[in-house]
Amino acid sequence: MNERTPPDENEGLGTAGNGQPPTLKTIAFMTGLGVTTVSRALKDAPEIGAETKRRVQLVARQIGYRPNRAGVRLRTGKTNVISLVLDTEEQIGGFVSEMIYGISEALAHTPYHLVVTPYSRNNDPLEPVRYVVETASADGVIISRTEPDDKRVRYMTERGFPFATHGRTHMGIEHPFHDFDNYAYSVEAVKKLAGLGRKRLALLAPPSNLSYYRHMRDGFADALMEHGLAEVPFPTATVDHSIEDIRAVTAELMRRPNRPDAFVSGAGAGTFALVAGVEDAGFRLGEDVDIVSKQSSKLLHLLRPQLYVVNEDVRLAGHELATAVLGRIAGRDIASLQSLSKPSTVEAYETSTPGKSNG
Amino acid sequence: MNERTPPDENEGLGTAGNGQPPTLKTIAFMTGLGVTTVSRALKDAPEIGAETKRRVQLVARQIGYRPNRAGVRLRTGKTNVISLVLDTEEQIGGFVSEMIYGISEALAHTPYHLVVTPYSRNNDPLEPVRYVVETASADGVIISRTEPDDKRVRYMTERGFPFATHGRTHMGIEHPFHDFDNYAYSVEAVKKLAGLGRKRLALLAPPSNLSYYRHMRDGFADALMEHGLAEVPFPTATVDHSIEDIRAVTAELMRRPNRPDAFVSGAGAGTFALVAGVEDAGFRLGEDVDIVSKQSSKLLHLLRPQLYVVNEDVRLAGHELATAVLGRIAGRDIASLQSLSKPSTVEAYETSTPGKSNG
DNA sequence: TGCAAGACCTGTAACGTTTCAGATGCGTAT
DNA sequence: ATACGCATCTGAAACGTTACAGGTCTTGCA
Repeated sequence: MNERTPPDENEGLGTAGNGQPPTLKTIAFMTGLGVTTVSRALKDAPEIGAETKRRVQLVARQIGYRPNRAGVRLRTGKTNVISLVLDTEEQIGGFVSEMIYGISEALAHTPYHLVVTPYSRNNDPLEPVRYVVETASADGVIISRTEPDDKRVRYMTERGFPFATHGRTHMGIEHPFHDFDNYAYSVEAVKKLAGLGRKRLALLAPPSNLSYYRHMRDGFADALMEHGLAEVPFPTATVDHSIEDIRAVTAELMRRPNRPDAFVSGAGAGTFALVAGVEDAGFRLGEDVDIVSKQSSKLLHLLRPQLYVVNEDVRLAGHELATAVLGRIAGRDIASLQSLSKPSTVEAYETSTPGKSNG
Repeated sequence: MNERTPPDENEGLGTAGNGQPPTLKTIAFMTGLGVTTVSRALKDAPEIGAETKRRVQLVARQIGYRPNRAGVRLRTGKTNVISLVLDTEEQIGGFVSEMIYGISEALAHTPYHLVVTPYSRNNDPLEPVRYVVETASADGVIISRTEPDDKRVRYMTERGFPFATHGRTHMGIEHPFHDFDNYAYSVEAVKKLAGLGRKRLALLAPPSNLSYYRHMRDGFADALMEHGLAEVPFPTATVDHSIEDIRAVTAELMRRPNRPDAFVSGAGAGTFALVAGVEDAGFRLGEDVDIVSKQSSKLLHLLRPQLYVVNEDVRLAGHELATAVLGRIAGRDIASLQSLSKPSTVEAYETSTPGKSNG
């Protein structure tokens, strides 16, 4: 009695050059089934006959059916979106590109899209997060520039909103994260410099409000202690400062009587400025001063083989973070969604070109 | 007779901590109007009384109403999304971050979201574009790595889908674009090198399938001609090659009898490798060889002040591209959505630190 | 034979929005 | 008075999806 009504204007195959993209209604018409049945068949519901399921799925595949995102989202509230919240004042250095590629990689074979939600460091960092949560414009959020006591983490946790952080917190809240082990990094860095006979080290640290400031600082301090070395305070520069600032401040530091004979640097771009500043003051890398630096792009060695570098794989971080939010959305155990990436060993240029010695 | 029905579960203010976010229904209930009227009042429709409009808009603002994106999208097909189609094999160098920030900036005070749609250079570049267009998952697309005869441009043009390209095409199709004037760049670069007395120039070019390969090459060739200089062929390296490859190939080139005495480089990261390669072969920058390079991050001068650089503002490019797609979506004239960014003058380190001379 | 249980399928309603085709009421020209 | 035009407002329908509450038919068992 209830004749199937063909979707208006839509005569049949979705593949053949007809108008609108196929919907459940299209498939329902083609198979002679009800829309509900088709919907359920496509998600392998147990109350649909095996044969019917196969038939529906075959047709759907043939005509290239894709669920309409707006329909799903309106009905279920599920957006199939992950939001990456980004600071647009971010220092130059390509960090973000790699992160995005890593996330994309992890999202590639899921229905998830990646949307970038920017904010300016000068405004409230909570704002973009609140926007996403309030408007339910994503199913999960990835944030960076994590602080030890992070408002955003508290906010999302309180509301049960899935998220993952790049960097850890210290506020008694368990949540998914990925972090680079900056403690281990600076321990290794100091160890390397100690081995080179350096005595007076300075640290180009992250801004002190970020979590990894503590980690990097603690590693630095502990290792100094262990090796009996001294720290030359260098508080006026952080990896967030502009290239020009770091350069100028470094040069100034180097002109003081109590200048350092080595640096540990928390960021690749900062290291460029560090090197320039050291040289501005008339000192030579590898002779007067040694520097160990983290880097995410592998450019440092090209122009200063005397540098010691540790590579941070930001693409991997992106991948891990995306996997973690997805896991959280799927309701997986938080503990399984936390990962810490150990630094590679300190690389000297000499590893690939033996023959030069330093000391 | 027809009593307004309060939105279920939703007692009133959206601001006060109640459950769901406010919808048109919420406002309709609060104002005693119909949903239709509210919808129209919010978009300043002429058939709504002035007083009513003010009332509705006041209430909407007070309770923090935001149109539900899924609702709008389902009804109208408008997604309020711009898709940035990205090549995930992109060479290191931070290009993409800046581009994204520029786009975000332009999108900030619009209802548009930015979604990143990645693809691998190894797969069909048309695929992600086709996906977006077929599933109507965005209102507009931004593509880069534009080719002279670009399948994606043809595809979207044929379907009347709004887009903007980073780079121009040469296929008889007018479309919005933003481009850096790479012709002018290499002309300026060659001119600089000619002025320095260089005679035998090599070009680290883009891959030959991309549009700006032609531009950069033509500028290079024309300027060589004008200044009576020779080109040393350097076809085995492009800015797309890996750092290691460029470095090795450059070193090899420099060891040949007919080595160049200058380079023009099409990319900042490539220049790092170029410099390293030149030096690997035992030559010195500023003495045996001069290099003019484009850069988007300003790191080159820090470690090689002898370099000559031209800055390419990629953030600006992002801004322009976003503005262009939005303009296209708004139906604006194509001619007004095309922009070409002139290169800055060639900068030497010496401009800021006078006293050193080179010759 | 009767009936409950299951297997399989179905229509309706709802998510929030906008478009369509009116409805209502009022002032004015006839 | 009647008709008309105008200003202002209105409900119903539709976009594509899924949850809900059945419907129908077959099968098994008392």
